[in-house]
Amino acid sequence: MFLTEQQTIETKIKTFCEANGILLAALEWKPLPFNGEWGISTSFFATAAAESRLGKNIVVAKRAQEIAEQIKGQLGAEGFSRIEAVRGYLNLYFDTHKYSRRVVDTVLEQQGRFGSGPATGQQVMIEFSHPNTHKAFHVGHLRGTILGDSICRILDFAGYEVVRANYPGDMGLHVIKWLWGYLKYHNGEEPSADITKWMGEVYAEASKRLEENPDLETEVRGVYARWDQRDPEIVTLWERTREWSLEGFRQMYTALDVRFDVYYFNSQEEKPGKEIVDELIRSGIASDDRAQGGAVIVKIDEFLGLDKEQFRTAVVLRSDGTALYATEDLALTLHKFHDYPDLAKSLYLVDVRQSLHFTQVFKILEIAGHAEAQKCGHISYELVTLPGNVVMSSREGTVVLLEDLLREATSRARAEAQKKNPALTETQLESVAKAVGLGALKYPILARENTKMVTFDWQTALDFNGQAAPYIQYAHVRCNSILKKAQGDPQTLNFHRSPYEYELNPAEVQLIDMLSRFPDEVQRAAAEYKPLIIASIAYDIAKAFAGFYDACPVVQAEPRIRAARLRIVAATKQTLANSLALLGITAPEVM
RNA sequence: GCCCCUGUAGCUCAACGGAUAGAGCACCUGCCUUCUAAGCAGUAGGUUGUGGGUUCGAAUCCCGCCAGGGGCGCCA
Repeated sequence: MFLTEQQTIETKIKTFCEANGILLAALEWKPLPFNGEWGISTSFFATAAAESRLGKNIVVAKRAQEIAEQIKGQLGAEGFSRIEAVRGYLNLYFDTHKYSRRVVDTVLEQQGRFGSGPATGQQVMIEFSHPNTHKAFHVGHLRGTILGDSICRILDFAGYEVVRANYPGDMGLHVIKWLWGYLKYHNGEEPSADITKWMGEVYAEASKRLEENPDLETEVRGVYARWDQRDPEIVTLWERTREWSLEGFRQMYTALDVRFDVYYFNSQEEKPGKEIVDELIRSGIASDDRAQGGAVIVKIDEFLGLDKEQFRTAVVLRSDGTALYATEDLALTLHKFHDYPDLAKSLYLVDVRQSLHFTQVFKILEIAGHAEAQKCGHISYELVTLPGNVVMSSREGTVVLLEDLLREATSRARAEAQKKNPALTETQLESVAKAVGLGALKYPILARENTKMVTFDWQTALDFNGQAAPYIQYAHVRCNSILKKAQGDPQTLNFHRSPYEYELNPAEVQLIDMLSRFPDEVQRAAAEYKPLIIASIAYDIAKAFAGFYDACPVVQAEPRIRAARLRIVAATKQTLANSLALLGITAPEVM
């Protein structure tokens, strides 16, 4: 924001040092740790350290301070409100009023685009969620879905062209098992209102019965054989029941406010996958051990001549010639580039257990001469477990179902809203319950490092206080209340730029500081695929606003202060809304 | 055996190699006749698992060790 001033100063420092025989190390400018005033700073530790290495008898910290003081003595404060030399740092302070005004004006000019980055012209595909049809959708799946959605929103806002891809597992042993269980115990039944839940129950029952009576496995294998021969009854049933699941997913994604641009299905990658494997065999990359009762494998380390185990050996086709996940992933990877030839990156958001799998798939394709593979990457995240480190499993029934969680969160939010604000109409209650319930659910997942495990417990998931989405949403609502109250006031209606000539309260300076950080945080979050960064800044803004709200009357303030503060409130509301949007959380007007 | 992740306040977690390591929860003390108390202010809480190294400067980077979790030929 003050780049010109910074460059002028930098030139002066260089000139001074040259004239005085100081061998200046490269200058790095950083924002001052904010303490009520904004500014930038640089330090002279590197310069002093270099002198020390040349044999001069100096104490680095002391010498750095000495240089800082000398330079300070040479500089006029033009463009800055003041300059200080302290502990080896040279601190340049901005004029607080000017800076505040620049920040608030920028937000209000850019509105919904405040914080967004310039178009990069790069297209990026993110594959996420990939639920299994014929199974339940539980809280374990929620993390990948919520995380993927937020990463897409962030990348889009940061300037990328994002393609959201989903890859449901619509065929495999689990589906065969389901079909068997349906035919045997539920033939002719239609799904209930909670489609996915019902699908999951049928699956869990099939698993349980098989466990109780392993002899039934032969029947399941029979169904698999019929599928393999494309028995019309099985194929039709598969198509029909698969559609039930997909419809269930659509409903769930709508409820979660998550959307996709393109769907791939593993049933479609089976054939092309086998073709790629044939190609790998022909080119000598894969070895076909099927004649000896083995599978088709790629000894990647051996192929690359590595001594140490790194990529290891990958199985790309079962010994009976049927496709594995790896078979299909080989095809899918290329399929994506066929559909979107301009992809700069093709990313897979999948839990950490599959890291090796993806490095193998990409490496094999690279070896086979597919350069696109180098644009592929795996973004991994840790699991959501239940207390006691229990992994959620549909088969074992150790799951918290999304439907149940959503219902519980919404009804709790509704009860809370009714208690806190009895004036809400039925329609408002409805939407507040949805916004708050869903937000409360998403926030704790997003506000955590991707690589850290989440232990699900109902209490945390439904906690509406403290560092949580409702706190941020509430700040947004309070902004709205103030703005509403001020309607009709001429000073407000024509929101003209306020000069900020009064002495700014520390709380409002603090708040403006948080707003000013938002754009950089968006870029960081995009570069690292970390919604956590947005979750943090959103909370920090809300917290700063709460302090402002408490310390700074707006509507009651004298006219010129009132006008300026109204603009600050409007800018805060906007920035909160922008940041919540990146998390896929609704910013309500009332609650 | 090889590889990956994690270890920070009682608990759950933050902290682009920079200045005095910060929040929330829980506990304790205050604050609603005011723009919604889903809030605010205050008290208390730390040898950043451990031992070295690099650096002017390390929770952060490198190496060793300890503890927990995960992955490693036909599950997805």
